[in-house]
Amino acid sequence: MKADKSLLSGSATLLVLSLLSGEDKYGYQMIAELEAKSDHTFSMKEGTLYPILHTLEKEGAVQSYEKAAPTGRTRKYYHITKKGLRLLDTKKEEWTTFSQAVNAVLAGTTPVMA
Amino acid sequence: MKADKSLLSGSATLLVLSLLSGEDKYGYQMIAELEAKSDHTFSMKEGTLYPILHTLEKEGAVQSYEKAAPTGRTRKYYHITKKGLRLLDTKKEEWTTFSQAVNAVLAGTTPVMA
DNA sequence: ATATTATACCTAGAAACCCGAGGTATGTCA
DNA sequence: TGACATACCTCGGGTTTCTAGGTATAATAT
Repeated sequence: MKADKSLLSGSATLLVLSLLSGEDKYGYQMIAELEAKSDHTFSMKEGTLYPILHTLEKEGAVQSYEKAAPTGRTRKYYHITKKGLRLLDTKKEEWTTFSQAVNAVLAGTTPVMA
Repeated sequence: MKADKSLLSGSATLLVLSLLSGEDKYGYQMIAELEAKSDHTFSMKEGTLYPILHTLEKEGAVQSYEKAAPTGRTRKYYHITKKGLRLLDTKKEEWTTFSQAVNAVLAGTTPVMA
């Protein structure tokens, strides 16, 4: 985590749901994609991701199923449900509101000198 | 807090430093200004703000002094130091990196339908 | 006069969130 | 066959914020 790790707070679930909205994915893959898509800003830890996935499954936001990889290994894929998609929409709007509010406060500050 | 409260995580210090970069302020005032500037998205609690101010003072990022209000009441004002301004710059850049990374991940998602 | 409300500061304990560090197991490659 | 990458998992602890209280003064209402 390059950025202050605590900045991740509260957005981990949003990021996971976002990743799953495109296609079903398995845990290890999500970590790699997050790292790539965020240009290495996010390195979500396994100790963070797996509990989130289990919680989402308990809530009915995702469903898991096992599937063999081409290599023969078994992977656990996660599929986002309709409920999960609604949750994603909610969390996206929360994120938008939140980030705009932060930017509004920062706008009253001396500009960042690059 | 309208937005998911956990989204506030990690940014509280940034917001406080940002408020103080304009002029010296006292605690109660900061809470009111945050609420106003963020259009009621942030309602920072006293139990959150005061410990943050005390920590920042211990770190030398702010300095406090007492001053009587026109009413006669004593208020505790906080002044941001050079060290605090440097911290603010750092945290602003972290915020920018972070929010851009979140947006990059969200960009790969089905758009939010308003 | 006096009760209530707003202002203004503070802290202790609990809750939420994430990470570090470990564990287990399988497939690949030297 | 030993090392490494893949792939899953959990427990304990640290950090951060909130809840819920406390104290005190000034203004306002009764």
